[in-house]
Amino acid sequence: MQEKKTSKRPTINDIARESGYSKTAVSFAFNDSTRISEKARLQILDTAHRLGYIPDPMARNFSLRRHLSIGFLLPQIVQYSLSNPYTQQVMLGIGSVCEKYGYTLTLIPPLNESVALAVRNAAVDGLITLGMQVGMDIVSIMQARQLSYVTIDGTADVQMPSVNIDDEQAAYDLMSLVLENGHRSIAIINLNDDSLCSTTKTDSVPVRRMRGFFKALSEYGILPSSVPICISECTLEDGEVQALKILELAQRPTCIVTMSDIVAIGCILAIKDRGLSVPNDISVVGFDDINEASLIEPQLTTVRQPAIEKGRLAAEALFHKIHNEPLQSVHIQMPHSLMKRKSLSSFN
Amino acid sequence: MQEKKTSKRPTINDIARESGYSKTAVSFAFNDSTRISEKARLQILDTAHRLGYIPDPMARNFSLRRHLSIGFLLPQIVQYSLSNPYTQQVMLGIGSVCEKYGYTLTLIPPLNESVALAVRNAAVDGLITLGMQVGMDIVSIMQARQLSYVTIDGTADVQMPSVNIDDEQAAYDLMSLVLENGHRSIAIINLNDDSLCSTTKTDSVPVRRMRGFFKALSEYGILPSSVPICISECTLEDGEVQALKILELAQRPTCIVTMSDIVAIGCILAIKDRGLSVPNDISVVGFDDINEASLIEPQLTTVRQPAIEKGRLAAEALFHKIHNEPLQSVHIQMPHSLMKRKSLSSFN
DNA sequence: CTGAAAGCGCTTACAG
DNA sequence: CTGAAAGCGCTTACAG
Repeated sequence: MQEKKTSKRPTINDIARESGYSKTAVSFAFNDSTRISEKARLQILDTAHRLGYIPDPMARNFSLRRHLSIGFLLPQIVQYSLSNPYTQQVMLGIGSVCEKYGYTLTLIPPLNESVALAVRNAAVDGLITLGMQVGMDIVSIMQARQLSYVTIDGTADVQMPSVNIDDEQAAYDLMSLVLENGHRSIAIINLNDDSLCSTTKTDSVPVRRMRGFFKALSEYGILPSSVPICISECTLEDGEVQALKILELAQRPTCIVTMSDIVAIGCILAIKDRGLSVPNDISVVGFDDINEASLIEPQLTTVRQPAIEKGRLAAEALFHKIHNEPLQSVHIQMPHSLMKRKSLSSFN
Repeated sequence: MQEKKTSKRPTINDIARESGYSKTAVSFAFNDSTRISEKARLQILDTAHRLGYIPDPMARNFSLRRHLSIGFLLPQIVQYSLSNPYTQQVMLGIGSVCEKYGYTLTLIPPLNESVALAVRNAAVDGLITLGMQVGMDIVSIMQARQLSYVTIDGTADVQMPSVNIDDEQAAYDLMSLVLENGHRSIAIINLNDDSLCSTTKTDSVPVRRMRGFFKALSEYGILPSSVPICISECTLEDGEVQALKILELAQRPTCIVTMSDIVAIGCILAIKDRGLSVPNDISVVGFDDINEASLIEPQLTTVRQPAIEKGRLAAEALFHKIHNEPLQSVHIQMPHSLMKRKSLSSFN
């Protein structure tokens, strides 16, 4: 009767049979001791322990229609997403809220290159995305699945709860600082719009920041069309590549303005590697204020944004939605600030 | 008949009824087009699309007895685990293998402070742990659940597939380098054994490294008992705290030997903050060779270990076990190397 | 306090 | 090619 016991793990049925109680009783023994006698409970638990029974989490979750996990949709392949300190910070914020609620955090890489497929199959109670915009096909998938979701650095729309900073203003502030310090020959490194799908981005973070840059430039009478603009992956390596390109420009700019510290740090490394000095030969400014920004020599002038807190608030909002509690606000805007350090020279 | 359709998402039954086919047919339409006529398939898919039907991943996974996710058991609270660059690297390695196999990566924080509870409930097909040792209660839980598992930086035991470097040798190499450079007054910062449970650790990574340190010291006739030893959390902040303690020692050592770059960097920051110079006033060496190690001034002398690759190999081994494929080797040992940089002075 | 039975939403062996 | 039915391992409303 027990011959195959070793190869298959016992189920609630085995414990019921073996202990002489019903499945109901076994379930209560594990989940609601008030509905069962102490004697029965102990007997059942003892049998369970003897047979090495642990209730199957999947079956339990399935029955209770929940996953006890929320998903973090990685905007890019794992290698990029998880090596980006900004994303790591956001994840830390999300993770600590999951921990508080007793949930796990499921990292969801694009499945067969397809984010849509990944979202269809994700075994989670809710989803946090980075840079999602209205109209993306994954939005309709999440809605069909009746998944709760919150986006960070995406579009603030009626159907899209969001957490952002004022990216346009932040970019404006950064570029203004550069201009106030006397720089007039500037190169911009835009960010590759690591799209969750192929929809045209009308209001992505890079677009918003570009608007801020241009606004500041035009206030100083500088034509956006006169400014050299590169596009970079959000990686240190590509930052290096782009910096080298810029150094070879006919008219070398006095300052490189980036949208990401990791790219800016790539620039600094490449420039130093060429035997040039930051900021004496060329200045570099970044965005995010990751830890590395204050470790590198020279320390990086950048825009600080509260990445951990963004993750945290997005997760809190998501849990509110999952628990059907009202949100204080559907769109959360966090503060940013300029970190004036050494990588930006002044001509004044 | 359709009055409540809007509030509940449709199931396979709804599509069967609405399309006039059976549940079987609907299932085949989605999963195995060879077992159904083209006409039926299109009709079913159309009905599904019309009603906004997406097969429930949980039910599907439950039926197929799989999760399509592997778990990464966080050894400490999220805030510590996810801010540790070494852990981040390991996670990146694991994540990229998950991506390759079409799995998600579930980060599992201790549940109500209890790792055991978290492991009981984890909805995953396999588990990767950091620093797990034989005899821990989670081992028996994983076995009862018949979960596949692999440990990184844990004990290499028959029942414990593992990925490690030779920690004792690596520590020996590092301490030898310090001694070769003429240092004789040395302080060690040991690592707080961020236990997955309260079992006595007889062979944890810190213990193994300590052995290596002591071996080198005694070869130079230095009594381990004469060496000041602090214990630090694996965080930058606690590194700073411990460094300050060491600076106030009656006889200030000429070198601080740590077990982690993040702690070493904390030391350097604290020392510089005190107006002292690394390595002129005091040297610091680390362990891991995280990115920050070569960004900080002075660049950190440290032991390089292939963190990403450790994660990658552990995940590959895990997938082999999950798929019941044979492992090439149950215990994988990776190479380490010394990175000689600027934070260690020489008296020669 | 206790248990028989329906239900969660899928998959699939089996028969036609 | 197609469908009725059993099964995955739990929970829980309901009746006793």
